[in-house]
Amino acid sequence: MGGNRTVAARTDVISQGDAPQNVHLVMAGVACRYKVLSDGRRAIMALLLPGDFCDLHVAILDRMDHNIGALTECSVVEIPRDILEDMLLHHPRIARAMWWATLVDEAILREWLVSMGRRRADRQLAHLYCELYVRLNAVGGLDGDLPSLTLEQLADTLGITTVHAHRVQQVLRDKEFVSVQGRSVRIEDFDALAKYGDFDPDYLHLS
Amino acid sequence: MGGNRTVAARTDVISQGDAPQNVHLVMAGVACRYKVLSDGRRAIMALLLPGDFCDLHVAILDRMDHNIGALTECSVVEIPRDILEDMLLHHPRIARAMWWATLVDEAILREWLVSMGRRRADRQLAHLYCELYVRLNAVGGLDGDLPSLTLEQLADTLGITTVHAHRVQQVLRDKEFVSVQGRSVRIEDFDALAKYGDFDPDYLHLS
DNA sequence: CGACTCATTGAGTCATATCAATTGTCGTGG
DNA sequence: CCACGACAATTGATATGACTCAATGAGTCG
Repeated sequence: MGGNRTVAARTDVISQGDAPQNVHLVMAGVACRYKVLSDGRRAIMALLLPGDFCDLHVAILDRMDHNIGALTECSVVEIPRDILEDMLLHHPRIARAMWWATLVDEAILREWLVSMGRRRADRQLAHLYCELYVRLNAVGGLDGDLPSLTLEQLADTLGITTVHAHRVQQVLRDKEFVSVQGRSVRIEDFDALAKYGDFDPDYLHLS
Repeated sequence: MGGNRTVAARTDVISQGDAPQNVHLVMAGVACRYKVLSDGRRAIMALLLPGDFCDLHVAILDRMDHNIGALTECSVVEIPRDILEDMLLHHPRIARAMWWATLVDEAILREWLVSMGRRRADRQLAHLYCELYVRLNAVGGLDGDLPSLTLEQLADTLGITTVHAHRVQQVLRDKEFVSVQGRSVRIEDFDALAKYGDFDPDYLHLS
């Protein structure tokens, strides 16, 4: 109850069908929402950065309809449900902040859907890098490089194959928008990247 | 204030940047959430059926980050914000129902993202038809046929071109999963369609 | 014996090439 | 707005080799 928990990379924080008693909050590392299709392929539907909640909605919907997995090693705190409900009732500013968080999650989801449907994979990747850059900056967790995902993890979030993920990452490198060293990605020209990915931060509702 | 409103097909109910004073609820017809990219292409991110709210989130996020448009002629009621807030405070069951509605919206969004990223367009369309069938049945608004969308509207929700939308609709017709007469689509074999589209209604949280 | 180096191995990932399938673009006519 | 054809671009499928890194275990030296 109410403890810190370290989750190894590539393991689940919460699994589909669970009805967790605590609410989970990512403190460090990168986690994701994902589903596995009947043929075994994986689809990542959200990246959870430090400060993001994993399962605020379970109180209402009673069970998880997707999994939460750690992409890198993660540190997660578990907040007991009754403490949370108390905050929701008696601390309206916190309640409002949590509403805000879930609504921004939804806005990000909408933007990802636009990216997935209407942007070519290279532009989609540019857009994703911009989003991660802005989100990490907002939470103060940016030490220069973006969180280092493998090509497979990247592919699963872009809805493409690992081979193609490699191709499109190479495009951004060749254009010198980003530099890649090993698994680490550094943004070299944010403005160019934002233009290439048609990125407009309005949907993140930061201002 | 608090009135009924009829919205003609192809016109907006709410536009991006608006901060509407009333909350809008679709009573009849089909509306959609959509964005327009900088190059003019459109992406539809949600279909709003009778009973769906358009803008429950604006109270928190203060402005719309997307548009709501009528795909067919729609009837919409506007609920004054103060009445809504009163219900949220004093009628916890209604408040819970509205929470539930926005969380299911989010779950649908996640499933669409999976479809967009990981399912070929023909399977994606099969999945969408199944979802519409189930959602309309749940709300009792199914008179046998699915709401009749144009190929362009369909293409914008699937993230493909109208030409390709025609191709994949033809696939489902050739397999005799659906029959198309003019703009009207009838499901002939739901089970086959669900299997083809890898459809599992769990994410709709109806049970 | 114990502590240390240093090949060896194998899993996982990255990089690249080739060919095939899906999807987009353009054009034409109903 | 629908239907359809021809061609082009994007993306997927499959295969192969290189590279990294952790684990293992043999050998060396104190």
